[in-house]
Amino acid sequence: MSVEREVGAVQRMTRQRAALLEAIEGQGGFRSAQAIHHDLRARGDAVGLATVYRGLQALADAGVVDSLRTAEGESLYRRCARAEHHHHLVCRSCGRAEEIDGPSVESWARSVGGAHGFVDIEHVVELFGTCAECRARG
Amino acid sequence: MSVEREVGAVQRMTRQRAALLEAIEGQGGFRSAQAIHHDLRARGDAVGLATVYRGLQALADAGVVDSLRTAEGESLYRRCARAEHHHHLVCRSCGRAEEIDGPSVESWARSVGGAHGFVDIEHVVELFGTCAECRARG
DNA sequence: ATGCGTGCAAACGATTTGCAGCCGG
DNA sequence: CCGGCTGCAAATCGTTTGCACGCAT
Repeated sequence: MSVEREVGAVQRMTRQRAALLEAIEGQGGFRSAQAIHHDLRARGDAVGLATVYRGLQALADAGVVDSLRTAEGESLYRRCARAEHHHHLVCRSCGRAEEIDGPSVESWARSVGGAHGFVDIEHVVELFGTCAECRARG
Repeated sequence: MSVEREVGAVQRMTRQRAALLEAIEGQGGFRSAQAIHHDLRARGDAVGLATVYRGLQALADAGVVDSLRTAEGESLYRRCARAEHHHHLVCRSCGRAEEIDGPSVESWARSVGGAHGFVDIEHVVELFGTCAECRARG
């Protein structure tokens, strides 16, 4: 299933939308909207910053990309295979990310919440670290 | 050990600092800097917004208050007993919060990180839900 | 006295939005 | 053609910072 197939059905395919998708396809890890915008400009694809934000938001809603927020409050995006709930292990130096299943965390969250009488538990779990490659590179 | 004792040693005790501490002592759950600022003004203690931010930051550094960020990127603060690492279960409707130990999460984070070759693993774990009281109240 | 602490307003950085014109279907 | 899409700039929003003055020590 191509990205065009996933998104095209609901949205118009414009030059900028295509450029955005291509940029996202090409990147390995999580990047900020601003960084993606820079990439596009550098690559010669002139796209407005606002359009990048709007597009990213739409893609996130459509489940094509996954987004998370850094501790500093910046949003990061990344093409994401699965739509189901999962977490990430993000390299703080290169942005490379691994998708993680946290079955133990899921159950932990639910039981802790229940033990305190809380319901409708939502949880935010993100891991940050330095990947082997970046560690080696120094 | 009083708050004055904890903070006074390193910082000057001013009217606004005292007001801020009092406001924080009185509140049960996590509140935003802006909300705390409103409380102070409402109570008659005129304190600048910037001062509230600066004070909160200082208290957080001193380990007197605990801070966390909502999914929307807003910082919330709360008087916090223990300085050690722990997580929170926050009521999304009243801000009431329970401090949580996550031994299982700690080890899970470390092992997952290691399994992927990542080092210096940091983790962000926050739980949000609706507390029993708020659920009852509707 | 000294210089930390404060208030105010301007600065900021990320993100959003209003609006007139453009272009994909 | 028509309505969604875009660019640009102005507007938000939470938070930070520069500066001159005040007050705790």
